[in-house]
Amino acid sequence: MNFSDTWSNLKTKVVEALLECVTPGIIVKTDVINSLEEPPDKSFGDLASTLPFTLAKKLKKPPLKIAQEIVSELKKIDQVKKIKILGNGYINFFIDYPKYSKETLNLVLSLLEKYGNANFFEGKKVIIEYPAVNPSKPWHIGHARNAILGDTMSRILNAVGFNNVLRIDYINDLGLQIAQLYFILKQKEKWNYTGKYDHFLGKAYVKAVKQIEGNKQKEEEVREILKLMEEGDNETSEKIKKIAFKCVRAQYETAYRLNIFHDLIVWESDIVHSGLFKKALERMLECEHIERLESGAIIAKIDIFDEFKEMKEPYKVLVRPDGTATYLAADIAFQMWKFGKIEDVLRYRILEQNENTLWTTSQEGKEKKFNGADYVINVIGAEQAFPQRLMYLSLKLMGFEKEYKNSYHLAYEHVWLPETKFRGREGTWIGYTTDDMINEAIERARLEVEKKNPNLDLDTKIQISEAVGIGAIRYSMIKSAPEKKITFRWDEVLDFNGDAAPYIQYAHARSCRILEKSKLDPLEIIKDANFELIKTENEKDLVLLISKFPSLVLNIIKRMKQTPWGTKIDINLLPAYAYKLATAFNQFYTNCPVLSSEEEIKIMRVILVKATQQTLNNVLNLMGITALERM
RNA sequence: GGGCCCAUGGCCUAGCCAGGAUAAGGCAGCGGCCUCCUAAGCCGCGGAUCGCGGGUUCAAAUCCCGCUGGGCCCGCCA
Repeated sequence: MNFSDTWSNLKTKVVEALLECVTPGIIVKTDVINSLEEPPDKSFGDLASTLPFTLAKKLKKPPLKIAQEIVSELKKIDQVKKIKILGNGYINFFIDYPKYSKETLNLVLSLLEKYGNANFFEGKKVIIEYPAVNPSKPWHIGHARNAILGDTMSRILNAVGFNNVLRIDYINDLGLQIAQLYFILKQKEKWNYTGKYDHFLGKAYVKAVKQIEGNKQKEEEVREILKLMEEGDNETSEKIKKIAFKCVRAQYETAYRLNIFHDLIVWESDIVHSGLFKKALERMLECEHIERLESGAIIAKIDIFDEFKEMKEPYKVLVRPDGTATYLAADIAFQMWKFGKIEDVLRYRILEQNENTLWTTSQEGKEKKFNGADYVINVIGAEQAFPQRLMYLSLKLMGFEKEYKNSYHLAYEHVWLPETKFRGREGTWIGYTTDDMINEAIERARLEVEKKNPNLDLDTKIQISEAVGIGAIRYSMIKSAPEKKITFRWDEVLDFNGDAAPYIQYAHARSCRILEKSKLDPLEIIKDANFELIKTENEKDLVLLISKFPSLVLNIIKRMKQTPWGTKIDINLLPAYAYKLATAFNQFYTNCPVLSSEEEIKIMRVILVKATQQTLNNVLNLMGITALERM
């Protein structure tokens, strides 16, 4: 399938044409590409170049004169109707809309749900990990940000040609949190609780922390539990595994409500008890910069990296003298597994099968190979930038240069409460779990539905409320850039007006109703459509925006940038685009009647509506938000 | 001590990485628009020393240097 798109084609042609007008050697192609910009006002045209300014100094001529020279030599571009010099040297291109619309709308209607996809990364496998919450509590709103980012990212990755995206969740069932939790749970044979299991555990954990902290004897008991967990194959570790499983399944009820899915759960206990970790450690020891000390500790010497040369003790401990592994070692081992640098000795079984198949690692499972990725993305809070980088550098230390380069820490800042931040041990999350947020969102949406559409049947009302509530949450979590902290306020997240998911869903629903009432088949009538009739600014705006969708999606991935903070990604371009498209459609809706127009215009507009509806649908899908047909 | 992130109208954000034309939206406020495809919408009004100070450039919210304020990170912790 050919995924080329009309906007990129146009830009490529403009760049080539401009390049031909400049003496070779003065300027490179990138300069021309970078000179392109979208004019601040559409009366200035659809695309502009500031090339004359760049050239002014080199050619020692005023920009205006250069612009005139370039334009006089510029060859004809099919999709460009006219070229105009504005200001003191901007070259502005005006699109030939009849031609451009025909190409764009035909493309959309031929690709349908695939419009916006690309085959850029075809044949590549990517493993993405999120949100890796401890199996001892419910997700709070901050975990939702992580999971929504990860899930949205997976959807985008799929769209740009990674036909092999493995979404994994890593569960730390050997950690201190669950040991402390077990300390309190084992005090009673049977616990009566109401509500979800993960909520019950979360509250029990808060109690446990209060009991244990500062009490030497109790802390010792917890250490005993930790040791038993690490060893495995005993009653304590079995019981804890059951608790963790039950907890994760409760957490996943929350995930499913948010349209968040995984392909595989990996348990830390399975990594350790399957011998995978041991295998990884053996491989690490082959590295000349990793060695075992007399004390029995295993360390990585990192002084070969310039940035650590100044350190007093330029090494990192991987394994303590008592034989227990540090987090760094566990992370390295897992990352090696992800890249297929160690044999996959894990065993797997299917845990849940709904519209999605969820696998889990399991000692009783069967052999299967899940690992071996070209790219690995870990969705983890920005506060872990340093440990993440250290882990990637360790791969480099071992000679895994390519794997080092292809490791992405998709970082994001935390969600805060207006007065404080989320602290698991203090229970500040109580009242702010993801479930609380979902329930509140759906309830508020339900009130709106009741107000706006009291005559719908109950099932439809419920369905709409859920889609609107969930959509609002997902949208609010990706609309601000990952490097900005989000302060959680009910009224902002659950405001269904303006720049929010329901606005986009509403535009989509409106477009569906027009198509439905028109009783025309857009795929049939497109061959008779006359795009010379596209004349209004509203129609042109729509066509132009629709045409920009594929390159927007692809660029989100292509422009991912690794920095010391973590990987920067413009995932917020997705909601921003969706909002712009919905706005353009709502304006069109107000000003351009479809059904009541004369036949030829009606046909043309039905096609435009279909293309808009399809693009809205596709962008909503990428965001994991349900595209409603009515609301 | 070293490093990273953030700072844009009353509030929330886009634009910054790839410098360009009157800084773009939402919320809140005020005022209009439903005999016409769903008013969860559309149109209009008011409101911004783009944290501060320098520098680079024909051009700086955007790049560089230095500050200030807020957050985060630098353990054989988890």
